[in-house]
Amino acid sequence: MTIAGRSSPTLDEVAELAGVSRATVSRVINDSPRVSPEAREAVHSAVAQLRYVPNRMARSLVTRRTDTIALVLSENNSQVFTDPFFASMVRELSARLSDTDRALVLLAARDRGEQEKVGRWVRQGHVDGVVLVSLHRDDLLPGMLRESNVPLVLLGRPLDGSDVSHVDADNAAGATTATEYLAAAGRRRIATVTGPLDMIAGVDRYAGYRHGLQAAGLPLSAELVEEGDFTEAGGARAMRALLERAPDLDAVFVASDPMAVGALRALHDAGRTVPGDVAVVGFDDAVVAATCDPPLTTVAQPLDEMTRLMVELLLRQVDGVADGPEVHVCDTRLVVRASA
Amino acid sequence: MTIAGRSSPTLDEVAELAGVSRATVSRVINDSPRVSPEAREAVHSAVAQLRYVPNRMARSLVTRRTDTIALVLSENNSQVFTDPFFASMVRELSARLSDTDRALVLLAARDRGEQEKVGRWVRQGHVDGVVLVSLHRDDLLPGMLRESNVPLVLLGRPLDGSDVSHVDADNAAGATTATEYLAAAGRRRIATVTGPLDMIAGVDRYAGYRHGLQAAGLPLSAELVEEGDFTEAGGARAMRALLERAPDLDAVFVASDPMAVGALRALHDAGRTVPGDVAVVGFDDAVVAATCDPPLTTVAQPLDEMTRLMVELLLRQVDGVADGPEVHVCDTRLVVRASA
DNA sequence: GTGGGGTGTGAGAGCGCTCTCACGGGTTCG
DNA sequence: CGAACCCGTGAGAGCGCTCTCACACCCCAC
Repeated sequence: MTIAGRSSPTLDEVAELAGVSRATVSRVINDSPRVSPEAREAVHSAVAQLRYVPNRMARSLVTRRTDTIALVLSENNSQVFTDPFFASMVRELSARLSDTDRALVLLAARDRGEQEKVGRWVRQGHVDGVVLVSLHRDDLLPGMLRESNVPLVLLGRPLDGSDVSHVDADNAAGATTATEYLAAAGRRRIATVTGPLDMIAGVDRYAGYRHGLQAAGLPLSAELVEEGDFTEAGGARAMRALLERAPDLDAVFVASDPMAVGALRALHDAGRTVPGDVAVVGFDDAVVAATCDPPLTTVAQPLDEMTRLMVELLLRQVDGVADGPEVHVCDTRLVVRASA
Repeated sequence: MTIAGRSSPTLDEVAELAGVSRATVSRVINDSPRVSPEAREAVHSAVAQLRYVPNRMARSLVTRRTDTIALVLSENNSQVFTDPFFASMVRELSARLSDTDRALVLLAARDRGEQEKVGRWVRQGHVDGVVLVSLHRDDLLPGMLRESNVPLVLLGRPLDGSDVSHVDADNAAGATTATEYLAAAGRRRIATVTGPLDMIAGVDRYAGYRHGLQAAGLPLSAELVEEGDFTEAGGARAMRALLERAPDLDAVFVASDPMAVGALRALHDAGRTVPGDVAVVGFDDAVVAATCDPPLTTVAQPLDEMTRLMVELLLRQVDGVADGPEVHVCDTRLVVRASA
């Protein structure tokens, strides 16, 4: 695809210039030890002189590997990008894969059409494996990818309970801890802003909240529950709704930090002090949690560990040394700051 | 890369099952008109039966096309993701490319190491072309990609003034309009929160601000200028700094909407009314501009048009029908809401 | 001096696809 | 009734690489 210009040099041209065979050049390129120093040197200088770059298509055709991994974001609103949790994950993932000399590409699949397109693209063999993130209930991709036998690992357990490798935080336990913490501090009217209830993280954190209430001997009341969408604006909106419905609430467990920041703002605007009038606990331990006002008590997920595990599970499949799907559930940790 | 399982079927197997030659199957796959209906039908059913998916590597090896375009984000802080302007662009870009049956992949290059890695990956022939976004002064990628002859289009004009296809908003003119608008409203102490001054959008909008002051016969004073980083938190921080240094300011031009939202918050916290005490104008017309309090007067960029143009310029290069680098500078438009 | 074991190298067979080219068989025209 | 033409098809070359295999060569033990 070079515009106006000689096409790129090939292995043969390098071989000819270096005065060796194609095979030897290939050995040098692939760091095989069985090459004499002289030959190696000759090849290296020929490569430099011709500015030779191996053609990945040709290489992949025979090796059946592309050395690239896809991170697929299956999310209908473009808000995922905006979530700092996601941004951190991309960074980690890309760093971990770099260690093994693999590239990371992101694919966004916002609607069914794009999901199908992404599924097809993956099945055509563009990537060695897929990390799938942000799953809603009606997502096509887990099914498509699973049945196409592409190495696959999910972030978060699959909504349909199918048997596929995944890494998850113990969302329910984390939410329970948060709720119990609020109860132990003497709060009695503990509300929650949940995540989207068609996402597993939303469901699990909500379940953990209920469990926490129960453990503390507190009743579950519908007016203390409002569904959010994991965004700051959504958190503010949900908080306003809660305040209107239940002005006597004295604590709120918010299922993500961006939403919690929104909730803090809504509380502030409503003239409530935090944690005086209302204690707030978030989820994720995003960067913003430490810098907002007041600093947010929140449930931390071991994101780095989770990312490391995902890469591990995935590469084990890619390398063909995996025996069956593997699952890791990581512990969460309550980070106590000023908001509760 | 299928784990434990028969490898995928090939063209030959389809041909055999359909009772035709490889060439005919290829014709059917590629929608050539010169195939009899019977043959076409036979091939289609064989494809369905074998669940055949063409191997892209093999195809690309001969066609020299991959039908995928990369969007490269060259940005050292992971904040780009967080910017709604960016999220909108990804959506648009991916939609426009879908129209031509091309896939979009995102590559993040945060540091020099990753930039080199991305450059290499691109040069190996994984993609047909590159859209490059968010350029800082010390970026390696424009150079690397330009000299590797990969079809390339930049969002925003290149910092080093080199001759490469790009699409940009008229940032300077937009900033001038905003500043003049504030001056025309009788504001005399007009501050600015700039973008990062190693990014062209930051530089140009700052230049436009200065030009606007000059046109209005207002002096440029250093205490009214604070550099931001295009994030909400950065905007709030910069606004606080400005208020401290110049408590008498009566307007502020903020070089991006997320920063403007932060500035609004800082102003609110400082007890200033908007637009009563301080008029605020943002830049980008992000979604949040319409929903924040008060709704933000802002400079809109024609993002959809810009994206369309980028795709157009890029595909013209990919298809080899481009004659030299092409440049488009798009007009901005002041959207007046309540904040100024 | 012969056999065995490295070690560096090259020839050559593919990987799965596309695409040119030639060919048989029908139609149309002079 | 033969030449000219189109149309559907298949044979086969080749895209740029990897990798197996065989070979030439050297070194050392017996």
